[in-house]
Amino acid sequence: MENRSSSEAFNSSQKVVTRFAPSPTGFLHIGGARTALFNWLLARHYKGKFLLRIEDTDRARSTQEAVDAIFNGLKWLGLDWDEDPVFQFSRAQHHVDLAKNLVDQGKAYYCYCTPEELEAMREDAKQRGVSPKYNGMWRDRDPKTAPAGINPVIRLKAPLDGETTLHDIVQGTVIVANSQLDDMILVRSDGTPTFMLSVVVDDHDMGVTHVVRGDDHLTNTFRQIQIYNAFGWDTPKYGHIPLIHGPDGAKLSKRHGALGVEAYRDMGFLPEAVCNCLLRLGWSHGNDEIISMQQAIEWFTTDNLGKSASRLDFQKMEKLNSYYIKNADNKRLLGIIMKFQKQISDEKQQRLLLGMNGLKQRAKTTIELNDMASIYTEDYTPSVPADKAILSILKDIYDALRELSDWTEENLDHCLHVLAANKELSFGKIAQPLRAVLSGRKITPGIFEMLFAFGKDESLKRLNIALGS
RNA sequence: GUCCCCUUCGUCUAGUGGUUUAGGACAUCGCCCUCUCACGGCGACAACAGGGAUUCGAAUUCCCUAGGGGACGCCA
Repeated sequence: MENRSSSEAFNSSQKVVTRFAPSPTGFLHIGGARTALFNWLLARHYKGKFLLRIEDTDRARSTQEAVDAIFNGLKWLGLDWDEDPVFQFSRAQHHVDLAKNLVDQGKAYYCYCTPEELEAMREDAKQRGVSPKYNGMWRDRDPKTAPAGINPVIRLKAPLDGETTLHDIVQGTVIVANSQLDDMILVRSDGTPTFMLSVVVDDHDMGVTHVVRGDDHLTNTFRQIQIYNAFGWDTPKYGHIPLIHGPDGAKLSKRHGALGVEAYRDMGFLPEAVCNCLLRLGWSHGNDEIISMQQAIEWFTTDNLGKSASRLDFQKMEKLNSYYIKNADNKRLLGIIMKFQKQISDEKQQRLLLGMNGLKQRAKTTIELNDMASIYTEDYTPSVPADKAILSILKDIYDALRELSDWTEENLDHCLHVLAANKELSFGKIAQPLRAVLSGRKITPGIFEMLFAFGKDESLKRLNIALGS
């Protein structure tokens, strides 16, 4: 019965409130983005709220740049949040006050141990082959015996025996013996609250009902449950999802994938492709692969979350990306190209728009799209071919095209095929030289599409130059 | 070291005791389409970590082993 509680966890009439709580010590990396996506999807699916909390209590490592990167990353992915973001540090005093209440109630206590003493404790525990933890030496000691000149920390008076049970939405029921856990620090000796305390208080105060996060937090959860118990609060429902690993199966590193989401944008990925790819990492809906955000909102529940770690597959992400590029609006793609290229004249923008259908089905990334787009934006001057036969073919093409009044792809197709038939040439013999004259390249979109996009004047002009006149 | 989690094709996964000769997608390799390159279509290759147990029957339940990952901070 205590397997995956799955959607049972959502049956109550209570409104679903999820959150994403990154610490602003770096960019929004791919793992964080997936966590955000899942929480966002959950909130949108149940028509609840998706909140954002910046966990900036580590003053030394938190930066404004990172905060901006996180905001921008989420926006780029299309993950909008409800209400103003909560900055955890601004609530520090409140967290500390609550911890002191716990001390007053005898549920927490001051500890005067030095870092050296703690280090010795851990060493000793390791020697004895037990879990390295604080030994509770100040748990029941009279503070009056405290050494002078030491600022104490506040520790939770955690239960010494029994066990703490977590009914995880993803992992199922997990039980840990309380003897494995120690009296965690709630308030540091400098008077600032720890992550463990702040998370609990903020999730409670923000009314968070469901926490989906990486399973590196799984063991923290038992400690947090003990804090909830000390306060007498109900815990949210937890779902711990497996981490994303690098291509080599090891923890994601900067070398392979732990990049900021903006890096994916710069590599030429569309946000919906990144989301789709992330969605399929650890979540599935039967055999469906291409899933729009709209569809994802409809389908996403915690029922189909996987329990095992996965790796990011760039090739699959590229395939997904090429699909989304192929199906993207041409004006939108033009806008993306215009961010790559400094200035594109109105005439060339028009060309680009006419030729976009052919470009976009050949691009795996927007970078490739932009590379190919230069066929239409560069001022290419063809040279005169040395081969007489080719020259002759070009002359025939020129003559045929000059007579064409209605410049449509269909007519161009017909006109050039008739020419090939009349000259008893395979169509390739006509298309390849023409392709070179028009674009200077061997690989391009279809020849009729290019002629159409360039227009009659420009097409004939390039042919004319190639003919040496 | 202690505790926790995980283990289906190379990768992402479907699969919740019989409908499965284990399905799909990416990658790879063929073929078709074809004005190049793509796209698209068709097909091939390819997996239940190992061992026990339960059962008429197990990828699916239980146990053990192995491998991988995570946590053990006055970081979050």
